[in-house]
Amino acid sequence: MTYEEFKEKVGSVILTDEGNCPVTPVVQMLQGKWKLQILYELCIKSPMRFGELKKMLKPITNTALTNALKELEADDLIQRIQYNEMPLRVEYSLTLKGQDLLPVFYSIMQWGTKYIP
Amino acid sequence: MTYEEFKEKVGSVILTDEGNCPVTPVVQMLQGKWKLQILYELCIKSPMRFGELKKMLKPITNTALTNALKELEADDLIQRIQYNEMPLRVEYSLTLKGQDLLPVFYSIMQWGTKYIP
DNA sequence: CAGGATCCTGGATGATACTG
DNA sequence: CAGTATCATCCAGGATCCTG
Repeated sequence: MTYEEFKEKVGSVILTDEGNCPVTPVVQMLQGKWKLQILYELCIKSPMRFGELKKMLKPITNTALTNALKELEADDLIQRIQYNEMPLRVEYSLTLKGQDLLPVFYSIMQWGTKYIP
Repeated sequence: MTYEEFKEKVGSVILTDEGNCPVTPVVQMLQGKWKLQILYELCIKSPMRFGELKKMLKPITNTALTNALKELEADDLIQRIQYNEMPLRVEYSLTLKGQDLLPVFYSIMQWGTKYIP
């Protein structure tokens, strides 16, 4: 997409939104040290258990993982299912809304592979 | 793009990268309270002067704007040109690397308009 | 096993005043 | 006009210990 094409497609949306563009909240939703990596793990394998995620993301702490998962769930990007067995089992997976982020990740990845050494 | 298509396209890249996926650094590059909005302003109008940006992003402070611009310049997303006139004039514009983010913004925007009320 | 409860710190951000 | 310098603030994130 060229600069001019972008302005045609997107410019009016942004301009009429008076600073509240539809991009900012998305990036804010992905902010945080671990959220992206969690989403990635769930892209690769789903569902995953708490301990499984912790192992993949080590050296993450319990607190950090718990908080990130809560926020992702609050944004409806992931789903938490608890099985009341013994021992306790909890599984996390992407929601449809979360899976719809895949094209976004893909376009970011293309930019990244072009510009990041 | 479906979940399975993504895994085919992207999965191997991520898996072989052992946690250092090419997406994380991009999002980190866009983190910060003002960076996205600055890039947006420069998408709409370019070049822009310091005071002009400050007016658009008000209530931003001098410090915040200066820092964000410096970081964006360090990442080679924007270009700073100083004209030693009186009064001083400085103009900011997107680099080619910065303009290449437009498809990314566009895909994020599509997701955002679908899911953000 | 999967978290919860506390305490704490550093880096990001803001406020204010000043300058080439 | 386009910043810099300095100080104050605030909260995401980490460390540690505890529990249904």
